[in-house]
Amino acid sequence: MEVLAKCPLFKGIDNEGISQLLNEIPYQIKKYEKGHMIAQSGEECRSLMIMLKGSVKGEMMDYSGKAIKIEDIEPPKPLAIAFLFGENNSCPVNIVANNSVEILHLPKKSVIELMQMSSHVLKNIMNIISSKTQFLSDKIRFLSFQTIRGKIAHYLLQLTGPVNGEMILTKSQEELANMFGVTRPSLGRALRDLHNENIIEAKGKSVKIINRELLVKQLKK
Amino acid sequence: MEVLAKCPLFKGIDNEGISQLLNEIPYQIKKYEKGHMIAQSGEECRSLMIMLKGSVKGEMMDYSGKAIKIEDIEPPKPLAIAFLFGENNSCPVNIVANNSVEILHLPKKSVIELMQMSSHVLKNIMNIISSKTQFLSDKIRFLSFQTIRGKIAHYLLQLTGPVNGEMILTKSQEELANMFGVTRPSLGRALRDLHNENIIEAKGKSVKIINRELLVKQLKK
DNA sequence: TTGACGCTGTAACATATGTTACAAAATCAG
DNA sequence: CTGATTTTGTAACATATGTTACAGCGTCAA
Repeated sequence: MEVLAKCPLFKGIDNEGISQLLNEIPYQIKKYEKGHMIAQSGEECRSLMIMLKGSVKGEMMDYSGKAIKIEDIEPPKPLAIAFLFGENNSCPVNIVANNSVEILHLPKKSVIELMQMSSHVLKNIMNIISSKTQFLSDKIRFLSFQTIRGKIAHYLLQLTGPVNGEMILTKSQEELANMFGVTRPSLGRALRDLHNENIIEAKGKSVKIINRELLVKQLKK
Repeated sequence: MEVLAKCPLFKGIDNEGISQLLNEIPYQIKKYEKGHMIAQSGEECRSLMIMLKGSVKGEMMDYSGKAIKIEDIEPPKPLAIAFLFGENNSCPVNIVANNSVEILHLPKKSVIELMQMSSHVLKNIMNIISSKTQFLSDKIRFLSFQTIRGKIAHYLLQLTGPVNGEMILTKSQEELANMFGVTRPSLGRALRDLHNENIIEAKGKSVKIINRELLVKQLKK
């Protein structure tokens, strides 16, 4: 259970403290296989889940059933914490196992008890939910403003920081396109255009920023 | 201060209880004129704000400086509560006074004290932040999936519930277009198209759903 | 090696939306 | 009522993105 010490929920508490807390409340550990849908969009959230092993993805459905991936979640991060409470505590995304997964389930009631028992947990949960909100806000900015070129620019600049070196994309064009909410050919075309305009050098999964200044300008469109 | 009793932050606490809580902690009430920017995107959030009078809007800037409105907030709702905590507690939106506004400011420290003093406040804050997260999730769904026709359909269906009557839009096309993140002529064209296809009957601010079934189908595109 | 498979590159075409501009209609202040 | 101002209707055109289809290319397992 050492992974729990790294979980942001228990930040600032030592292993012994965590054990003491968990002794006082009920919890469950469940295992899921790759592809299993752990929570379904619209379902009520009844427990806080903490990733122990493996990785899951959160994805949203549009009305026609097409999914777009929102994010990957890996240990020791908590899941669905922001949807436990609230007027309508239903999960807004599908959560699907990317591979073999182990998850700790804490019933909502236990979570409330934890917050009352430990001011550390209280502050940590506040931090986690707030960060989540900010993540979503960023996502909104990302989705609402930008062209494909802008999204690529945003993504590459964020990835590299201030350095200009070559980088190898770890995601396929298909995955990137999903993240951006665009189609694969459109993404490919945009990459090619940027390449032809000598703003980046893209070949396969390798991408290099040639003209950082012009790339930044893409953000404005 | 009776408005505070209606504030979700103090739900379940009577007037006397609220007075007692507020006696123990420092707070400020500030007034702002129409158009005043109360908080600026990127600024650190230092205090929780509760609307007492008037209304404000939250808007986001894109990189080119164009703003889109995210939401209006009116008394007795709290403001920026979800951005007080978190790793990077900077405000993601501009908050601008729609008219003459009075706002109660509670410093972050006071908020933490409040949560420790009152389990009601604790639960209320959890609920508020969670609802906020869900609001943003919905916004993401709204922004990431839909065409203009889809957004119109979503908006109209949400507005009317299951009834088919005529309704008068309270927002101008300009405002709606901003909400949707599209341009005014494009919105107008989409409305006209839907009208010509006998799905809705739109004339000025009056809109009537003619063929609900076909309108629902627009969501799928 | 070879064939299957998945990823990438790309093209032709369809469509949705933005841009700009202006006229018609509605609203409002005096 | 009247003129000014805001809102709406609309058109022509530019652009971005989606759709569909297929060819090339690497990789991996048999």
